[in-house]
Amino acid sequence: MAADPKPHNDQTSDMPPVYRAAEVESEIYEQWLAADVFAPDGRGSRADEAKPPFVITQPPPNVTGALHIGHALTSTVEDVMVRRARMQGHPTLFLPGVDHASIAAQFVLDQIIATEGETRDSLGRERYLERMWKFVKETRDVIADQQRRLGISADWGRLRFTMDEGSAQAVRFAFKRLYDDGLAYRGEKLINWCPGDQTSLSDLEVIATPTTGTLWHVRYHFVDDEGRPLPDETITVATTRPETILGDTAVAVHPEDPRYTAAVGRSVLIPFVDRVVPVIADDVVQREFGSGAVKITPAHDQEDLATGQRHGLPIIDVMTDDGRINENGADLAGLTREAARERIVAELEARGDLEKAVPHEMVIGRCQRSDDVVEPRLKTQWFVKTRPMADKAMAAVREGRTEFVPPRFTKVFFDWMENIHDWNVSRQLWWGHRIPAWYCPDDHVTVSDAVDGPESCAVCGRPASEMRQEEDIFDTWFSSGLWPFSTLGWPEVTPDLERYYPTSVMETGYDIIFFWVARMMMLGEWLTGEAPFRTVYLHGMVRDPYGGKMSKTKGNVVDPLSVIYESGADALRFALIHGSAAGSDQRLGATRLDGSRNFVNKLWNAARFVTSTRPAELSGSEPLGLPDAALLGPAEHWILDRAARTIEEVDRAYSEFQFGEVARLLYDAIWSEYCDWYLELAKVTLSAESESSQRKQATWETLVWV
RNA sequence: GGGCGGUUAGCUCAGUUGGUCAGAGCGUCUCGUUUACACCGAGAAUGUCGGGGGUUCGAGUCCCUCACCGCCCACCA
Repeated sequence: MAADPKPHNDQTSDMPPVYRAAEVESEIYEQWLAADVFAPDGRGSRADEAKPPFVITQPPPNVTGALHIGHALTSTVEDVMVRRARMQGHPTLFLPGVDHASIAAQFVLDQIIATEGETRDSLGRERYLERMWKFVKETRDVIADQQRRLGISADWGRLRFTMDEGSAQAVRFAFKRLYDDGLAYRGEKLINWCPGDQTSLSDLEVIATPTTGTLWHVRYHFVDDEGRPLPDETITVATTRPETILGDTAVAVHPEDPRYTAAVGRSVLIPFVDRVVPVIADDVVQREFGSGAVKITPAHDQEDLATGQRHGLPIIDVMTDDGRINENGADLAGLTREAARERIVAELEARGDLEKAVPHEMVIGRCQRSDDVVEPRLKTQWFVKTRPMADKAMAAVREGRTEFVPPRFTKVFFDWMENIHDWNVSRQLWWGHRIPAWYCPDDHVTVSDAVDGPESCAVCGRPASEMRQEEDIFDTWFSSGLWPFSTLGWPEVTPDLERYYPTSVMETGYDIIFFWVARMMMLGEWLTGEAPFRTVYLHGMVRDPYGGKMSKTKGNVVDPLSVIYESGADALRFALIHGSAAGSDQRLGATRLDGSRNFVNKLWNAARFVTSTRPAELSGSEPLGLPDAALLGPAEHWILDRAARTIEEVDRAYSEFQFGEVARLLYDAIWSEYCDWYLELAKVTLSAESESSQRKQATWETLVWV
């Protein structure tokens, strides 16, 4: 001892006491890539081909988005499952991807070209899309690279993009199939229109927003036989949207309302547009609401449209695509919706036709992206009939072919599926998959899944040269809905599709069950005849330490890239996993990240201790097995027993998708048992001169083994 | 209007078949550093497990009810 007071510390120089994660991690990641261990069929794969494959298709992040904490969580949870399966010898495919995010990407590009003095219209469709491709080719690499910084073990050779040719082919083929099956149809319906983005939206993209509005009670004048308004004979209607008065084509009352029996059959004059419309009786009218009489505007309200159709009323659209009053609004044409409302209310008041205005609690629909008030408008669009597909998707869950983790989301899923409406898949945007429908001069529809479109009209046989393709593109979620199989080569029956489909786990956030999970299940069941995944694991949202939503404007975001730079991907990943429970939100802040970083440092130092105390008798790098049982002392028996139990508990937690519990078990076992107790006990043995070298060796081997 | 989740130590939370489950991390207090790690170690304090009722030999753990917080869904002017 005197000669060498620190006999075991002569190898520490290459492992500094404070772990420098950023350097070590990138080096190791490069080694993994070089060894080609991520792909199931890679050079370095040790997959046991006899075992069933384990497959996760990654939820593709938006091509234009920077990596945020939600991506870090989703990727980490996926990687945890993937690495475990791989270590257990399953042929394991973790297929990464990027989503083209049509409306979000256009939003970003519009801002960029604005700085170049251009607009969407000044460029035109073709040049705009060229510009978009140039842009996304850059950002696509950025987002994929950021994913790699997280350390996920995805098969980068199979990286897919929802706008690549494989995806395009799948989209065309899927749509043709749905069309041939009678599930895709073109029709004129009242759809959700966002005047800001100037496109239609699906019901899901409309956010119901509670608002205190106003209920205006407006007097409409009855007319005489000549159609002239009678100054003293009026009927009062209640409306929250006076600007739609311009499109009124009737006033409705309840057939059994004694107040209005005399009014039914008479006519009233619609102000501003001087249109004479009938007073009709219909039992949709609720007598106790407002004045008991309601204006009917079929072009701008779902209920009114139905009423109008029952009574054969005309449909008068009074709005333009950008939310102004159109030529049907007489003098008010050209005004914005808001300005028109103000003018109308003021004018009515001036005329003495505004009976009263009372505050009214109501719910208005706003655009998920732009926050504009969504306008119900009558438009011709493409729809997908969802009922038959929803029934199949529900059957998959009932039959246990797909299960939700946590199970309570099963009910959420069923509630939505049971009340599902047809899906408007048309978007009046440019960036995305253009709907593969062609129209001949007679407006015959031909849907084609060929790359170059149809050769001739399917109805009248006119040549393709006389046909024009649909201008609209698909809702982004249409191509995303094909993701679990389009990425594997579908509709071609590729070896990948045969081997890796259906996939094992779809891991994603509970916030996109309807947007995405439900669509994948419907399309997967219908198009491939199989449920696209066995398990849907839903993670929660990552919130700030006070439970608030993380947002750039609030400045409370945890930027995964800076955490990785400062503390390492492992620290970030461990913090996220440690705090995660299926379906539950978690709060993340500096405290939890510090704790996680400390744990990683603890691991580093334990390894540093172990490598530095390697007994001189052991040389070379041969893999070590369990030490000879005869040489073990009580401490060794204890820690080996604890390790075995921890493994059991971890296995159980894994099988129940309790990843947070797994992290906690490992944390406690490593820190409180291995480091705090066994390592300290081992020091005594290793440094005691009275101990035999065999004992020292066994002790050290125990350290390594555990 | 319907549905779901939450309410456990000062803070954030774990506690999934009812019986060493009253716990962890952070924070606080005391002590400790030629020791793998101060991004550390040893030790300490703090809880009527939201309120009330019930089932049971026994309940954070099951049932009923109330309160508050949060989320999702919803075409009624």
